[in-house]
This record gives sequence, C-alpha cells and structure tokens, in this order.
Amino acid sequence: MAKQTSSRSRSVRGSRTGRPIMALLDLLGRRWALRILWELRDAPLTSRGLRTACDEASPTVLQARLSELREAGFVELGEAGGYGLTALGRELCETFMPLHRFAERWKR
Amino acid sequence: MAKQTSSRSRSVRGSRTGRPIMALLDLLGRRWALRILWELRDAPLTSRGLRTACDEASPTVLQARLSELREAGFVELGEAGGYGLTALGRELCETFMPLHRFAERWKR
DNA sequence: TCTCTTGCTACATTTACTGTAGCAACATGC
DNA sequence: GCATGTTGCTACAGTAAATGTAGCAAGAGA
Repeated sequence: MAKQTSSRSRSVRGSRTGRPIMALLDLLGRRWALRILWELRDAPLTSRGLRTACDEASPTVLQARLSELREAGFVELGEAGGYGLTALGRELCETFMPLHRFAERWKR
Repeated sequence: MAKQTSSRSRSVRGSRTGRPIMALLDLLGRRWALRILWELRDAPLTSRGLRTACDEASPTVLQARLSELREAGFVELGEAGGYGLTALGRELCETFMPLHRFAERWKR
C-alpha cells in the first residue's frame, strides 16, 4: 500500500557486529517492539486493534515497528487484513513467554 | 556515590495498567536494557567495561538504564565496584537465554 | 452515494539518546 | 605526597526517535 521507510539503513550501534543475538536484542529493544509481539501472541489484530491493545501508542511508531518486524520475518500482514505472527514470530514469542510468569512473581 | 535521577516518575505509556508484564516489557524495551542484562549474563563488569561491551554506548543512557535496572532489582553495584546481576536478575536473564539459540537459527 | 473500516502517512512538538568532556573519590606506584 | 590511573557518575549541546493529532486513499457494505 505504500513504500515504507527503506529501513535496512538505520540500526543502533552494535547491530552489525556479526552476532545475530545483538541484532535481535537491538530490534527487540526498541519501543513497543516486545509489546507488539506480546499483543499478537495469540491472535492477529488489525492495525487499529493493535493500537488499542498498545494503549493508544502513536501510529507512527507502531507502523515503524511493524515494518521492522515484518522485514525481520516475525510479523506478516494477512491478505484479509490484520497483522499476525509468522511461524518464526510465534516461535520467538514462545521463547520469551516465560517472562510472563517471571513478571507475575516480580510484581514490583 | 551519587544521587541519580529520582526515577520513579517517567514511564512509557502502558506501564501502569496493573499488569506486571507490561511494566517489564516497558523496562526491557528501552534502549540497551536487554543488551546490558545480556552482557552481564556471566560475569560482573565495571561501568567502563560494560560500556566497552556495549559498543561504546554513551555513558548517559547506560547510567540511566543501570539505575532503572537497579531500582527494579535486577542489577546491583558490588561494594568492590562493578555491576552484576542480582539473583532475580540472573533468573530474568535465564528466561530469555533461549533467545540466543533462536537468534542463531534466525541469522537474518 | 454515503459511511465505515482498513493500512498508512504528515508534521509539529516533546522526549530520548549520542558524543564528548570532565568531575570527585579512591587506589597504586614512586 | 604527588603524579597517574581507575572507578562511578554527571553536564550539555546536538541529533535522532517517539508522541499526538489529523487526515489520506482504497476497499466493503448498505
């Protein structure tokens, strides 16, 4: 539907050390990235639904993160509309699912 | 050694929804937060050592993140100097250790 | 056609991070 | 006792990223 920020370029320092974990930590360490994956964890959401789920975060960042996550192969836009996790994305999501239990025990 | 930004206040939207997971995702979704935990994963580092490990990220953010992570109880400053993970922090770190394996398979 | 929802963008304002410099406190060596 | 080097940490100007509000084009349904 549009041409989206020819990403590829912008990357926080340390992303290109050759170690994939760094690139991943960098990608996931951007605002709303983790949250987006989390909100999509068990069902696809429309862009607007996602925005609501993410506490009305601004569409600008959401869109930016979605593009990055799509480029990374974690999220996809179904032809019927709505964002959902790819198989890879679902896998990723499951690797940090234990965070939920951890957070509950942590409480603050 | 100093008094540090009386944090407490600043929090990305969605942190106070009552759901601890949101607060956690918020905290970990700030720049360098995940990276810091990762770099401390198996040994304490001095502030300078950490900076080096983090690709010379600016001390300003590093210090800010460290304060937040300390306040959250994940990181501590040993009296002998040097930052290390608390028991809780080590536990947290282990919950997203599988990311490493995932990242290797992902590669980009 | 009018209405509603979809994905997505523009843009001015505010907030966060970067980069560089440097401080006070404490060691170590000389 | 006085350089030298380290620690944790801060200041601050400049730049990049996020927020908030508005709104667009395209498609679906009535």
